[in-house]
Amino acid sequence: MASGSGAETAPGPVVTRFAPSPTGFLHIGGARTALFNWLFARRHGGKYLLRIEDTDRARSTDEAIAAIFDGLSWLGLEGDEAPVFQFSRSDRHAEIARKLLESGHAYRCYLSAEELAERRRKAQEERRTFRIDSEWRDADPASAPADAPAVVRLKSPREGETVIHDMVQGEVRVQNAELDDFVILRSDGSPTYMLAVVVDDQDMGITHVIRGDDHLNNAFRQISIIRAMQDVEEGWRMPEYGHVPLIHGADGAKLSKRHGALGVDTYRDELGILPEALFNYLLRLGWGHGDDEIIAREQAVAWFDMAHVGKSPSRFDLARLQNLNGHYLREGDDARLASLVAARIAGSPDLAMLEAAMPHLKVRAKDLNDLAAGAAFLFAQRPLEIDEKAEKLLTDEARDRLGEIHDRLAAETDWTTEMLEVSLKQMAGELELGLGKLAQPLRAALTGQTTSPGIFDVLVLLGRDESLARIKAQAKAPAGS
RNA sequence: GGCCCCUUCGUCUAGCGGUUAGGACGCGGCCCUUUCACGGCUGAAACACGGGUUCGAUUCCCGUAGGGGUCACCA
Repeated sequence: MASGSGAETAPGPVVTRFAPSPTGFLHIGGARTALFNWLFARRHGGKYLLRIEDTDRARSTDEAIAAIFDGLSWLGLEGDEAPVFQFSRSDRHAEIARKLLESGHAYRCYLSAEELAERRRKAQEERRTFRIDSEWRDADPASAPADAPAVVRLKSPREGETVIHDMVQGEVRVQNAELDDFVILRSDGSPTYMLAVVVDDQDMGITHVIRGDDHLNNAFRQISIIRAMQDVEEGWRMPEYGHVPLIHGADGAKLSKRHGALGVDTYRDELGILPEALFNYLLRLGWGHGDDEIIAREQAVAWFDMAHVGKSPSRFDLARLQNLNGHYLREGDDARLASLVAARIAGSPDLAMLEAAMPHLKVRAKDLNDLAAGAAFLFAQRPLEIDEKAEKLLTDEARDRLGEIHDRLAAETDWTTEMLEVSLKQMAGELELGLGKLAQPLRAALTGQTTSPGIFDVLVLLGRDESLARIKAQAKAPAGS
């Protein structure tokens, strides 16, 4: 890792990063941020890196780290290099804080947390805007108390304004007077997020910072640190910023852990979503390319740009994700789908049978759960459980007819969809009945349900022996066979 | 509350001064069909409001309203 070397203005190759804090699972918003960073890097032939922001030891967990990597890898968004763990770099962060201190861009502040809270409370009481205004900013270091704990604060500029040309938000400007002297090093010597991000981005050579727009305000503080460092040593470069609007829940409220935010693992495990569907869905949430809706990975890499990222927050719409998932299911490889579905079926279902049924099953499913439910009849044991609607179809008359169907099919020598169709249609013709009169009770007897793949496909999938046995089980006067 | 950002059908969005305001999801209807789906056709559905600028504003500017974000020794 370079230590902030490189020319001041040389653009160089694109390097992006996704930097989650491991305090929970990888949620939908984080996944999209990762996706945009990945796409942007790919689009420009650059690198996409991962950094785990674990400087808050109390809130970071190994489980969360594992969940995040798991989610990313499922979506195919692994970093191009080994991930950087921010905590491991705290010495480097402290080193920068020290340089800032020595060069007069930062100062030790001995105000206690209690004192600050009191001032904050008072300001609130007097309905004044509270802004930290530490008397230690310009105090003589010699007057510092001997061994009182101190934090290090950045001396933020107090005049002028800072402007950023955000790739998404456009020109955003803030009066420097709005920024106060935030903490860069805690009293225990550990770095704060504000310092750590800047130092790590610099050392990792990040050229484009793409993140949620909840960080837009932070960008100004981070810029202050970069400018200060540019003043103390060569090589510090300003990254380009792109602040992407957040994703809200279906009701428009912010997505949070207690409000609709699910980990990507939930979409995979519980909702039966395919990664390519979530990829496509997330891509189109906040970004568009004309009228295109179905956009696969390679196409996304070729088309993605920050200019078309929308500026307003978007809502999460499960129905749309499921529709997209249905599309990718229909396009999906049968063997792959069969193994995915097998994991959702009790016992160890016959994979070959599942795969054979897949073309018929997947056109009527929107997720893997539907697929598993649709496949259930294949592996059901006799006596079959007949659901309520199917039961209604099995009238006395229908059961009589099942007996006739049984005998008819038992005589069939060529057990193929084509021949079975010819045979049953002929039978319907002879009885002067619509095919439906034969097919629906037959479906009920064969699957226990009123919906299933085409009846001839069901017959073939189940095979001659099993089919005849199921029909016989429901026929009223079982004919000899 | 201060500061910052946002505002096209219910939802995701196209639009980048002149369009019958397009597409997709969802919803309704029709067709296909042995069921359910898939597929095809079709219908209802939007420029938040008020001022400017302009020959002309969905589009540019300013307000208002509404929504969101952020104001820690969290990230």
